[in-house]
Amino acid sequence: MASSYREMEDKWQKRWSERKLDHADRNERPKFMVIFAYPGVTGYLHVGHMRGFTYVDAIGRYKRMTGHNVLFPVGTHATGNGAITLASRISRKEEGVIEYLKRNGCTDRDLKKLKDPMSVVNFFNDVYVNEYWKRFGFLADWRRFTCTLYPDYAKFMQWQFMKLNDAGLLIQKPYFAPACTQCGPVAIDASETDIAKGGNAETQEYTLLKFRYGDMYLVAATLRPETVYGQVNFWANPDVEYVKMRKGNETWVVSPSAARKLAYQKDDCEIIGKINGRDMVGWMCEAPMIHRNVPVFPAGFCDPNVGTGLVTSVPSDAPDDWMSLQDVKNDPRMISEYGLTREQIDSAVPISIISMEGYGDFPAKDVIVEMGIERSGDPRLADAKKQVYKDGYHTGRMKDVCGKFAGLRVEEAKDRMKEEMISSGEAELFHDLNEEVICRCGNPVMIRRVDDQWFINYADEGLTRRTSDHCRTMEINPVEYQNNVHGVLDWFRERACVRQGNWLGTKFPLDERWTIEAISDSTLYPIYYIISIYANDGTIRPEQMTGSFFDHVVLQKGDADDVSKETGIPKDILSKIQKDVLYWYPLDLNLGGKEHMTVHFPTFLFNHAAILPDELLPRGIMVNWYVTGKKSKISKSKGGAQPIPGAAGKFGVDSLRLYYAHVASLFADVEWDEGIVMSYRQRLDRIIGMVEELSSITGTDNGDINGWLISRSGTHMEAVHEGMRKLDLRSLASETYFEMFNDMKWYLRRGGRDQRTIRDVLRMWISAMAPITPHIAEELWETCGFEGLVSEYEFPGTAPGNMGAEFGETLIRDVISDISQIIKVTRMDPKRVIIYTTQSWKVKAMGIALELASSGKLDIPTLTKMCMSDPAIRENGKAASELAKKLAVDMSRTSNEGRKALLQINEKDHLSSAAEFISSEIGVKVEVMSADDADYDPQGKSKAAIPGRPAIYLE
RNA sequence: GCGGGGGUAGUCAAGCCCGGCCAAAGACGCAGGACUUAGGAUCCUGUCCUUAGUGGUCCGCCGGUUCAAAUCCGGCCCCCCGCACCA
Repeated sequence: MASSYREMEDKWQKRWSERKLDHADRNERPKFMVIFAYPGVTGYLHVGHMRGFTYVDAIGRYKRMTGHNVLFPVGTHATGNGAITLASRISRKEEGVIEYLKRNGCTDRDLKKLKDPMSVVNFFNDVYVNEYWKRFGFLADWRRFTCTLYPDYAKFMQWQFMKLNDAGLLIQKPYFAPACTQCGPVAIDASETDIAKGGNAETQEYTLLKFRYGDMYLVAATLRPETVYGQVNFWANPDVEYVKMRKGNETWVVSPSAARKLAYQKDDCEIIGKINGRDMVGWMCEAPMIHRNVPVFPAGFCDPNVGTGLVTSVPSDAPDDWMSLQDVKNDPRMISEYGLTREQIDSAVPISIISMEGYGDFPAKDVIVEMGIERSGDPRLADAKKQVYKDGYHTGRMKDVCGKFAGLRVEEAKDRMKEEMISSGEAELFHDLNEEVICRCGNPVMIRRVDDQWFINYADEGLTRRTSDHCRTMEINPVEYQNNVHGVLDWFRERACVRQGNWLGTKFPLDERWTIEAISDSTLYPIYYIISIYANDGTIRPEQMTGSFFDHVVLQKGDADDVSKETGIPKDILSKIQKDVLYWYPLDLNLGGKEHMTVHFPTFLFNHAAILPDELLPRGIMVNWYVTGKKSKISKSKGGAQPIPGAAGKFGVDSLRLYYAHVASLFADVEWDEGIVMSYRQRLDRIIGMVEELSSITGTDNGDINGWLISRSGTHMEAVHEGMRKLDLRSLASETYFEMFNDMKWYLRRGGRDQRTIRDVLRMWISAMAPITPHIAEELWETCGFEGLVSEYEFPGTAPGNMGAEFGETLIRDVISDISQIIKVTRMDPKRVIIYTTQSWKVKAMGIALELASSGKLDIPTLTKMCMSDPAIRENGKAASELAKKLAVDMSRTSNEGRKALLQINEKDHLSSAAEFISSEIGVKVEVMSADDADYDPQGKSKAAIPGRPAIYLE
């Protein structure tokens, strides 16, 4: 026995490697190809990430032991700017980053190497492979390792995009993307990889409403274009200096920041002058759609950084407008200071335009009253606005004043009115972020129009149908996802697939100014693992991997001579790769975290369906949930999580593997808890001790308990295989590390000592451990002196269980449990215990009942009649008819497997032979008598015995 | 907003698709005992209430279907997660 887990891990990993168990080469056995969605190289991973990875290795090992040739390749995803960001933060010596790297085991020498993005990627590739995956004993085919930044991978990627283009799935159209003014497009997400601030910002679509004033337009931005029929005035902030902007041949008035933003989204914009908000107050301008002149009033709530800094006023449905309009009407300074006229002020009367459930004519007023808001500037107005907006959107209907839009639901009217105003030239669209976003470089991020953005057209109907249809033939776990993946596929629209800016990745083959983005280059890649091995060992070079090369080896197209001539790759190599592809593909299982359900998995499916023939489409998907930290997520960016090598050293790799496999269903999050991991380690320690004890037993005996153990083990193995049909490792773990362990304990406790039985069972038991805890399984396999490696062992077929043998033990356990129950309840300290087994006529009666039950004719009258026709039963009179009644009722309701089993044994003999054991368990001498001829029965207890439930008497 | 997941005994967590041996696996925790030990021990027993081994009540809440519901149907309440150039 190795003296430590670490020693054991090294020993067996070396042995597997020597035996080349990790190599997967084409042969005549059925194949099984499995991957996990490769992780992004953005730094160290933590113990949570190993959950899904471990599952894949364990499944692969199980498949290997059940007759499959398993291909389990790994790789990493480095596309994007994670590595760029990390490298620059390291070179700036950012304290947090350095501290995080060091905590995870990065040495000063390593740090020196991490100067540029590519060295960061290579460094972490090495960490992932050696410190995580190899350390965990994975039997992955390391020769096939690939990374999305490798030049050969890029060739494959470019080929894939040419295929998408051939299929007509690449389209170009304008796109509004968040972009740094300096660095170009950036990603806005909560982890803030691209940006320094504003990870939760969302892009909002404003409708710009153009109010004519002379030869200018005052331009207001609104999120509620459907409210234009309620416009009664216009708001400008008197303390803001606005700009005049030439926009084509029009002149617009907007805030300076809006002008800057618009320049990124509109053609031909130029600032030509300035104008004070105060100067605009009192103007009469023509509102779009309703073509009425409305006055410009002053309002402090107009923020020059939101929208255009100018706002249309719909007091009926906008709480801010309602409040501010009250202010205007009640403030005498409006006339004296701003020079408004009485008529102007009086002309602004709220118009009721939308009917909403639970609101009166003026929803804005209702919500203000309800919330008790009394002054403009109250911060609660923002909530009020949200409330009205939300309720209006869902329950609102346009009233009759809304012309031809009357009667429409708000949801519908919104789009219709927007469209109408855009086509008549009274409105335009404008995209803006709802909070400030700052790029890592310190410059602001704004929404920029990109005219010629490339998209993959996942909205394509034919593709969606083909993909969705194929999904119905797949094994997708959990079933909830199997059911709703179709919805996800339908919902998928065009997806921007390339980007510009600071970005590592493959050049877009149709236009090298673009780089393929990070989701789009990770869809068809599993098939590339079949080819990468030839690129990695130098058999083929990237420049040889042309379009016709991939067409030939993946799609079996083209003439081998021509392709060989074009690429310089020998024909036999081409043919070998072709055969590999047809042998290993389709992919049998792709496992990835739950975040992939709405992004990676759909595109993975779409791209396969778009490019490959039916017979090469994937067969299985499995989704894993997370290991989380206490209270909050353990996040690799924020640190604080247990580094993987540290945990492996502390608990042992197999303890962690068992923890992942068993702690909860794969389809639920679990909280990382070291105490729980430790308890798995203790269990493994106990199992090791148990196997050592069992393997040292050399005797022979033929007691009933041997048959019991064989039967139980067979039953457990059956459950293991049944569970694994659904790739449910948890049931394998539960049967193996808990149920079988408990049976072993019971066997020893019952005095089982038969070496042959033990060795047969150990062989099953240890082999069942091999998928999840392979190191310990090998060690125990060796301890027992079994031949070869357990990892190469073929799982035994299952033997049918022996119900009689199993029931015999259940009977003994029940009797012991009943006796202790009685002792506990009565608080007796018995001197003598008598067990009365059932009278034989009752056994007969039950036999009759069982026969009737199996032919479906069991009912009270029939059973009673049948019983009474047997003299041995009938002589018991009333007791017999009562038993018949009880049996008929009980047995027609439940399955009778157990009852059948109990008739296979003779209870008296069986319990007599176990009497000594029962006595030792109870600590009192136990006698077994049959109720037929009991010679001592002072309380007449024996009559209560029925088959399967002996009567008990204590004194 | 769109879409999805979930609420089970002190805790975690199976079961639910396929209704009935379900008072409901297992683990952890707790209690008692054995052993006698420096180990994050192990082994037994118990852990809803009641009780000569029985019976009662129970699986978020309310109704329904059924001979029978943790499981099926309808409604309600509460938690959680994903949503695209982030992987």
